[in-house]
Amino acid sequence: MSSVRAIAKSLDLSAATVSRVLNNRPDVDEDTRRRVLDMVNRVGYFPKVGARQTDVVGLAYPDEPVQTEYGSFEPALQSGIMRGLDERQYDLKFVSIHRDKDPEETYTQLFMRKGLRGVILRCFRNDHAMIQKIAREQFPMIVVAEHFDDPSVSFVRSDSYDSSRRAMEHLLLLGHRQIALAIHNVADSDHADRRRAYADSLHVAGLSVQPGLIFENPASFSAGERVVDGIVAMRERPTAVYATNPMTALGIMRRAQQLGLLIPRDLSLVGMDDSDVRSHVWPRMSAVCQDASSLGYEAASSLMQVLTDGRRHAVRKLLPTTFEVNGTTAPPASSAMGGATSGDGSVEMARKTRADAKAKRGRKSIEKA
Amino acid sequence: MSSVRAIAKSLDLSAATVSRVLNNRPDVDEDTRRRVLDMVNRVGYFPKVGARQTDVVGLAYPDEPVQTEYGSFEPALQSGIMRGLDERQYDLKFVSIHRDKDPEETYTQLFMRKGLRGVILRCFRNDHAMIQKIAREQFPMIVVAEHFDDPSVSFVRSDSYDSSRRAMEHLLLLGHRQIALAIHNVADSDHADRRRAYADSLHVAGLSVQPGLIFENPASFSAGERVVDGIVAMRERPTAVYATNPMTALGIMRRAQQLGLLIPRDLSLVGMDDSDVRSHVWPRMSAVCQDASSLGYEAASSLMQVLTDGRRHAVRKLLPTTFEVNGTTAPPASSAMGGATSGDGSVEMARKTRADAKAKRGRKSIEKA
DNA sequence: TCATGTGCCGGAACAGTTGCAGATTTTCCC
DNA sequence: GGGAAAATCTGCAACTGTTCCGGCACATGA
Repeated sequence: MSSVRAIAKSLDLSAATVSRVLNNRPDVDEDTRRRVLDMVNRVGYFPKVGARQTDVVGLAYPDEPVQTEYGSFEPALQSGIMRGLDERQYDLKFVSIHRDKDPEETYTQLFMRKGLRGVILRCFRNDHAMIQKIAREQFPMIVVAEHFDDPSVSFVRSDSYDSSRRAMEHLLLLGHRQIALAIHNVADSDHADRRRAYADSLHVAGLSVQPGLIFENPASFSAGERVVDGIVAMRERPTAVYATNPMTALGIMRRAQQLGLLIPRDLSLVGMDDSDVRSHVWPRMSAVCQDASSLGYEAASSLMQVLTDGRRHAVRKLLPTTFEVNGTTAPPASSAMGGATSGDGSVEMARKTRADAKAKRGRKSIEKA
Repeated sequence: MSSVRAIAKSLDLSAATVSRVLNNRPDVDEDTRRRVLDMVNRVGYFPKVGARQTDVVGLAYPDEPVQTEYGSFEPALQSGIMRGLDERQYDLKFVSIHRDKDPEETYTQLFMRKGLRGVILRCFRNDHAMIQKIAREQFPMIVVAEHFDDPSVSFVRSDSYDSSRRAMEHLLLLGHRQIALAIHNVADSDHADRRRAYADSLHVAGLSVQPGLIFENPASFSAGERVVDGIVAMRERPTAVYATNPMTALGIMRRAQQLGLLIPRDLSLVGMDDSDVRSHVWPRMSAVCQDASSLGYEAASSLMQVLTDGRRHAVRKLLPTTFEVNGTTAPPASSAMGGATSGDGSVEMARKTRADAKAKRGRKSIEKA
């Protein structure tokens, strides 16, 4: 439909100049460059090779492409994206924005140069300014695992508020009153949700948020270790902790074990899980679970809907999370001796059966792989 | 240099026909198809878009692209590949051979269609026939983490024989005489190495391989659980086990903990690690460690050497692994009471200092991320 | 024998890119 | 200020690969 030569003609230029703009070559006037880019966005141009259009989407990371520290989130996400791309036979290409982008060029130019029709953005810390700029350039995109208030930004993410509420209610019902929160120290939206759920739950239960019980750290394994150290050093120890990311939760379990702090007898733990890690520790971890694979799948298929059906309005999709009760939560040590013995029994039963069911399912899926 | 039209001319054909062959279009004679493909391989043709050559390499998986069950190996590998590709600004594209390949077309055709200059092959089970076919087609390629006897196949892999020997010697030195082996049940070369090291070490120590002590299972978490179940059910239990892959090792640790079997007191364990998982469990796991990130880096840079310098002969590179003594290995329970108390003490010391050093390094690298 | 169909291929027109040359403007020096 | 040199900017033409359409040759059937 719209070719380089067509755009050139409509602007009274040569195809060569338009091509130069698209590839961010030097030696083109700033004014004509802007005019060309405007037109490119207006007509929704995308490059074709020969006469065949190229069906490639990018998975873009702001900095380093793959962070191993994020545990199994990235592989699961990628797997889901590939599943989503399958249906229409799109290809996937890695892009590191930080490395490949020329400071002088726009994001549209960068993505065009890479031959991309659209891009799935993995947005980490505070890349919001960049993301919004990309959205404003109208390049087909979708952000995965992050929330934006800006209505022009498309995103798919998990809604962990509800599950976090249920996790907290579970702890409260078991009798915990001193509940710590181990949370990421940079404010992405997922963690904001979880913090809000923590505060709301306490509020509804008539309790107040104690700043001393909130541990803000990077989302890392060692952060979990530090949380345990902090708890142990306290005069009035909390009896439970909600760790809002998987690595921190694992760090907590390991350090507790190292120090002889028994989970769940001495400390109850609700963690977070992106895949199957919760059943790879003992006791099996009670956790808020998000499905990173589905996240990738939804992002990919939403993006392709934009590309093929040409829908213009932003996509904002929330995927549910689940709260799974397993072996790291129990009544606090003091109240275990107290009144609610029958209640404990029933909780114990419910937990056990659910855990067993999970175990079976988990094993089956593993052996299939 | 060599274009579609040039090839066409040398064969007395039209550019259209050559293009049809490269894209596996129907309506082209079987004989001319073969002639074109021969010529394409001979002159080392690769597609350019416009007049500019495309700098893209593929990361090809035979079946499903990313297996989350493989733990942190895949992300680490990808990260290394991206590092290797950085230097010459190549791009990386995902390819699932099983999904995208037309049964009628050659592998060269497939990769050409995807616009790839070369391909890094992640070869899982018994894909050797496919790999050899690709190598025979002369398409620039390199296999990662797998060995081939065929001298025409390039590969980069870790050599785990030496470290496995050292691991076994460590166990033998501690006094273990009944050592079990938990190994992958399909014969890839890595696991063949480890099995050979196991047998050789026993032989040198004057012991014989007992078939009852070898557990062959898929490389999965649940396999590790089954190994522990098997050991517990035995009349004469082994006092140590060498698990040749990370997930199985983790499964062993978890199941042991679940059953109240104390590691290393009741059972010593040497595991395997692709990244940092060994320090995410307690006790920290003694393990044979391979560096998946370096593996990816070496594969990528070797491939680019082939692409740019045009070297023809196959690359066969072995990366060393290390054996790290940590907290899951100790003298067997019986001999601990016996004579070698001083020896135990020194081993205990050595282990402790090395573990601490590792802990510091580990923490630092985590906080940098 | 003639009509129709099928397999196979080439020409032309399309896609995007780049080298070279020309045109215009700016800079600089006397 | 005038003129020369340099820098900037743009277009033409020639190059990539791909697809559509038409034509040739051969086979098949009535």
